[in-house]
Amino acid sequence: MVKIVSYKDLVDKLTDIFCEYGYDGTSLTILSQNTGLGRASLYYHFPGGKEEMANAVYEKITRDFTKLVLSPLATDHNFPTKIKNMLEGINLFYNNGQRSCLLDVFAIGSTKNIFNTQIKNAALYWKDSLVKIIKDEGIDNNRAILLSEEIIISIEGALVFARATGDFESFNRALENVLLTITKNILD
Amino acid sequence: MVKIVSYKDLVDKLTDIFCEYGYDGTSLTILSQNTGLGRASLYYHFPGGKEEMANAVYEKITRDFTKLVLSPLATDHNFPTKIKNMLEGINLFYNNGQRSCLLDVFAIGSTKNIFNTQIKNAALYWKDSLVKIIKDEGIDNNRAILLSEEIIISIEGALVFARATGDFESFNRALENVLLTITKNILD
DNA sequence: GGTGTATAATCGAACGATCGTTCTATTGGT
DNA sequence: ACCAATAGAACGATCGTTCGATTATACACC
Repeated sequence: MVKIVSYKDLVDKLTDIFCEYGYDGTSLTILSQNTGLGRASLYYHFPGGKEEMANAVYEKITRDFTKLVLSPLATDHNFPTKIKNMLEGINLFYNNGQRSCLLDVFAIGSTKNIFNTQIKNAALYWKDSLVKIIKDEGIDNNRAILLSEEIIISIEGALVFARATGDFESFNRALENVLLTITKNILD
Repeated sequence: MVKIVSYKDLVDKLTDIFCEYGYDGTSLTILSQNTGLGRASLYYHFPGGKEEMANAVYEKITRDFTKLVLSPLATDHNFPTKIKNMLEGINLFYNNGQRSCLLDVFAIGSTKNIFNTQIKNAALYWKDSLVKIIKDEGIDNNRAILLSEEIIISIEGALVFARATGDFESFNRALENVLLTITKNILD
């Protein structure tokens, strides 16, 4: 186990823990044991307790997602480069498909009603960003929407499939397939 | 609320409850309140307690999935009919995309280690069934595998996207798009 | 058709264990 | 000597489970 020496390390570790056990399945005992910190020490860093820890994790993954996946779409690079950078960001964000639970953790159980609006907005913002740059390539609005949804659906579906089967190679294949679909539908 | 008058009604209700709260998020208090049965009455029907209830739910959705999604692929109908029936089964099984959590409930938290092998086998069996009937249409093995994965990925991804955005129309669109992709890649 | 009885099905109260949280005290660095 | 950071013990609440007892249902017998 990686030794925790900073606040960032701690949030990273909390992310792993919530990802493994889910929010409701993560107890303070589990958090204490897996971080190596006493229960009271966790409350020193997060006075709001378990909920504040989940918030910190959620904010962290939101920052990561924005930086790795969304921001490449808002650059001045040409279209294929934007898409390629986004897909690389996806691969980093989801750790080659092995970190597929990031969304589910907050979309299931007690945290559902807290985060569903934010998840919804993030998904729609991702979609809108794709629609925008696809339309810039001369594709009409309706086709751009369908294509954007298809891209996101393929990525999210690949995550589910990889986790269900344990076949994480399929995730990389699926990402390549997304790139292929895009170039076939847009650049030709 | 639908009155519970049979064992089947009870398992249906349990499915809804676990789906809404997740396994770890579902307490006996919640189960008692939402079914209208006292805690001890639940233990009368399921002596194994919460875990046996989850097992009953899992067996039920496995039966439903086999009947609605897998069995259409094993009939003597022609290829397009098999696919069409499977997609209709998907729509029924997932209730137009609004019951998207069925897998996640058992893939997250305490139940993960209990059910992950069964989920894996189900996913691989689904994929193999698709590979088989696609190869029967004269497609070579590698392409059949990729196409089968693409079909499952699109369906699962559409579920995730629909739940995240709350846009359940997108689920029907995605299913139609799957049918389109198949006919384009195989029947032409 | 009424009646007695076995058993199916229900219930709330209470159990020990664990939950998230707080308290008080101690450590370690500057 | 100050304060950030640690820790374990203990709190009330809730967890999943069990208990004892009550009600509903069904079927045999008169």
